Amino acid sequence: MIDNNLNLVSKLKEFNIKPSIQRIEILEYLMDNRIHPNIEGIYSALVDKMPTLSKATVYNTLDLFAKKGLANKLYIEPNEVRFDIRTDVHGHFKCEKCKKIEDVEIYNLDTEISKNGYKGIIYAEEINYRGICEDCAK
Amino acid sequence: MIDNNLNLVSKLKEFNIKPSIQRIEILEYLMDNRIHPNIEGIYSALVDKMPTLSKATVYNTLDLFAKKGLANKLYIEPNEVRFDIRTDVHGHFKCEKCKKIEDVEIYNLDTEISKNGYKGIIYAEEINYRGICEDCAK
DNA sequence: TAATAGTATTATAATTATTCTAAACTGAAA
DNA sequence: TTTCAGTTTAGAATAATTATAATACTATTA
Repeated sequence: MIDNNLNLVSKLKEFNIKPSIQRIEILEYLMDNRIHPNIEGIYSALVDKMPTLSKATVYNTLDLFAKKGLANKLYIEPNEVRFDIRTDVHGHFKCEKCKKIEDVEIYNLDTEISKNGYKGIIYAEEINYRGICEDCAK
Repeated sequence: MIDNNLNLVSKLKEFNIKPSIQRIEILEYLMDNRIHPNIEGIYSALVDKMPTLSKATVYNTLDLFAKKGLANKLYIEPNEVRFDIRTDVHGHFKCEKCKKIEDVEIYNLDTEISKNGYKGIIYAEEINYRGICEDCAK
């Protein structure tokens, strides 16, 4: 427990984020639950443990994580942002039936931009698939 | 004009869409303005010409176009859907500064899914880049 | 310990995209 | 003309997000 918390704290510090208890708990939730949760999911998972937690804090914290590069925002769904603590390059598959979002490995990105380089600045690249997953398709 | 309208009508019919005047006008706007507009953009561009046009109609029409495969929904921005009349496989680059969305050619998609096939069903795939475009980066 | 400055958190209001609903309209067929 | 399914409309309702302003916390210094 203490060990684990130390890890979380040093992870936050590594990204220049001041380790408040809310930030530690939110980070822990993201690390332990690789389900690309939305704000509501994070909030409702933690509010029992921290009854005074505010949704605004969840918004602020996730925006901060994203700005510092500790988490990514996923725009795979209309009208809500999801969050991913895994920040290496990978894609996602969203099942329209069970709503689950799975990771998809990307081996090589073969586009105009990746081939010829790009004179502007690229912050993020996202590959999203949408459909019905194997389980639901049966 | 008449010729052009006939083209639009037959395009709609080709996709099994009943050609109401609203649908014709919206299709024409999408064909003539390849800027990946959002609902607001489409609505405000057409409301002068059709003063009774309702935003609900724009929503309904674009949902219908997307369902019938005549247009694609783009989830490149948080909190709003954009529409693309170009339906062949291609990606997008969104400039965070000037807000412009450019098309990006995709030559080959090299992912777990494209390599090994997928046992489920894939409706859509989307490649999005976000950053600062060449012009704004100067 | 007390004061203070800076940061983080909170509750609430405001905003905005989208969906819902019920009524009105349209055009084709009976 | 009447009917009927499909379409459009206006406005209300919903839900995610953002903005704001007040409060609480934390670390440092006097």
